[in-house]
Amino acid sequence: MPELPEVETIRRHLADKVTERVIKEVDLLLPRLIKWPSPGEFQAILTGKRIKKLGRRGKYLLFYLEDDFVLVIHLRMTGRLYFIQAGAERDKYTRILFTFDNQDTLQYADTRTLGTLYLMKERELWRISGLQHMGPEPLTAEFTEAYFSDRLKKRQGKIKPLLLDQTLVSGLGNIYADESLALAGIHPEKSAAQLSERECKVLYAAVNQVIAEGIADGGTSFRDYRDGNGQRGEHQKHLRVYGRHNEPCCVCGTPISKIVVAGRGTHYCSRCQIK
DNA sequence: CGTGTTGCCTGGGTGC
DNA sequence: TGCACCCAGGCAACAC
Repeated sequence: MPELPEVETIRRHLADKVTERVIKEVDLLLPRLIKWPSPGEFQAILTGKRIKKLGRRGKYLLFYLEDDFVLVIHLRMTGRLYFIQAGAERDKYTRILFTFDNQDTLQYADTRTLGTLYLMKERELWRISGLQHMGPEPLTAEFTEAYFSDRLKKRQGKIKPLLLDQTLVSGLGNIYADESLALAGIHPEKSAAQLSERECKVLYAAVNQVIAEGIADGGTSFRDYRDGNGQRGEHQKHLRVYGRHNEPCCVCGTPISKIVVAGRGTHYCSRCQIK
């Protein structure tokens, strides 16, 4: 599941390869992934456009193009982006294919086809509601401890689903939400409104830390991803609880529990993380 | 408006 | 071996 650290890693790996390249051809092997505008317009507008810059907001990847256009890609669950040099083999699940002027390609592959692509003028980005309502990014000046504590206090319900709410803080998915709570020593089902000031503070720091660690490790979950240098994520070696059901907690040795919270598989240590 | 639930989508795993 | 079923989870759409 590509979350903020994975999308940021992909952005960094692709930036050098696609910046200043001209998109010569666009193949829509699965046109329904194009959410805006129509697939035909998407193809027509993109063809011949030069990529100027790569950006990211939350889990959205933003390709800034000539003429103020932006190509927006959300990988959702199984989306992958590969830069493939001319002649190299393509992914079995390639859905959208961008070909550059010397036959190098950028391939959007997606097993479960839940990903979404958009193309619009920069000033029209508000049309994407996920972008419009997105909360502040971890590790930025906008994401302050005061803001985080204040928002948590005003919310009903369990803390875990709130960490997944992109309007509260952007970029966390199931992995980094579980990891944040583990680092903070907070039970995923603890009521957000009942978090103490100190717990809010510790959780705030934990969110920033796990995101920073994820980025530093080049991400976790895009196991199939390779950039031109063959680099891949390392963070799965450092996960505290996610995917470690029944394995010992790295702090106290208690087997990691797995439960369902708000419909999501949730991993935690029943000894270190208390309600 | 906040909160909870459902559907989208496919490969891989499980139990019979 | 085949088959039905379930799970993975980000987000939009929907119900209340």
